[in-house]
Amino acid sequence: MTSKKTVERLSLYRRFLNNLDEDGVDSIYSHKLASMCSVTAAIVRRDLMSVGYYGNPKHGYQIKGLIKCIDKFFYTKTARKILLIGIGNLGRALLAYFSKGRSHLNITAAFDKDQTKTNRIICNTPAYHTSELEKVIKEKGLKTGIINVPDIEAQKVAEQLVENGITSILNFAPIRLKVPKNVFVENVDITMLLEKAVYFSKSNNKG
Amino acid sequence: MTSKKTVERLSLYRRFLNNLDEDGVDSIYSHKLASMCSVTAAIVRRDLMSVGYYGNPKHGYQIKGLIKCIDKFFYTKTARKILLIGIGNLGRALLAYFSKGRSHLNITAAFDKDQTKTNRIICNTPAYHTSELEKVIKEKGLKTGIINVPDIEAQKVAEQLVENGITSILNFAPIRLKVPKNVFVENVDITMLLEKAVYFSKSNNKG
DNA sequence: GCCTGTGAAGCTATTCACAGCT
DNA sequence: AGCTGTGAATAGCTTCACAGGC
Repeated sequence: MTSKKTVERLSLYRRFLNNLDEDGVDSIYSHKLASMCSVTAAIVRRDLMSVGYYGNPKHGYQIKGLIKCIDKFFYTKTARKILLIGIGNLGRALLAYFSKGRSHLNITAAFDKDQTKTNRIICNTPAYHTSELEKVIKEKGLKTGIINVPDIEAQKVAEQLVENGITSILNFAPIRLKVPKNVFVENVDITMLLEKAVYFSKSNNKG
Repeated sequence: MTSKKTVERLSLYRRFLNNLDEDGVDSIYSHKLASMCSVTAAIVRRDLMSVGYYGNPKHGYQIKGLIKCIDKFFYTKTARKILLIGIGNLGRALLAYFSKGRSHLNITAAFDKDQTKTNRIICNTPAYHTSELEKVIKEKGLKTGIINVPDIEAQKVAEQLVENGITSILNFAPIRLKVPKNVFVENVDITMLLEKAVYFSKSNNKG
């Protein structure tokens, strides 16, 4: 019932709020948080309404309370444990990125069909051969997967993940996966994003 | 006047159309293309209308003609040359990804403030020290930049890019950049995307 | 019969604007 | 005076639904 966009922004708010909290700030106005996140004050107020957090006109929103509220919103009974499949350049970069404990998110298992990349620890993450998918997903109770395999393999891999109980996928392969409609897919299509950026660049020099 | 969403989808359509063209297919119906791209047929028809390409009820859309039309839509007098700043794990992965000639997009220059990473060729892309930004941007006429530096440096880097004439940014740093409103920014906030994926994962086992 | 092109309707998300509070 | 919470208005996007063509 909370919209996808609101969920995205709540994640963003929390990150900035955590930074502010670390800096000892204890309250913030909607317009200030909005500016940090490049959104409008009205959107911030509506989003916070939607998670049931209320501020006051005097000091705005209490940061610690708000963080706790957003944490609760994101809290899930399922472990936040994530798998990654496809240990290529981008896969490795993601493993490195998340192993740094940048967030409470954890990539718990990596997979690849190339034996030379598996049976080892990469950036604190154990790397398994794809044949162990079922076993490891069951054992660790994984629900979210990051797909990083080449486009020709992506659909097959997605099906394997879904068969084994994965219900949410972050897909970096440049295709659109066909999955049952109860499975969530978020595509990160870098070529498309870059093409868009080029399209919206302006050719005229300044001055 | 063409919406951001339509631009995104046009990029996607073109990619699939190119594959079909290589496979010798010469026409396609809106519902077929829609299915490949996980959108509806009505959206495809509207998008193609918006670039002025017309199909016919008998065979749908001619693939070669449509590709040409989308190419024209994306064609820009500015070179499609792109810079990347921040040669970390993700930066390197992007360089590798685009050096493979996956698309007509080209990362023409990479930058880092760490001297040990510069003055060399990485994945066919010359790597310069950040101090050469102005010179290289001018020389090559770059208009689009990919930011891959740590969050604390990202705002400063964005300002440097904008000062030197970059008008469009693909930002991988987990902050929201403050730039003049005529500069296009697309954020790729991986932590946020992953948090969203986890949020939308479902805890219940099947059966 | 099944397709395209498209006006009109329907939805979703954002912004406006203001009452109420401190 | 300047903030929050929120109904109402607006904008933007998608789907409906159907006339017209092969």
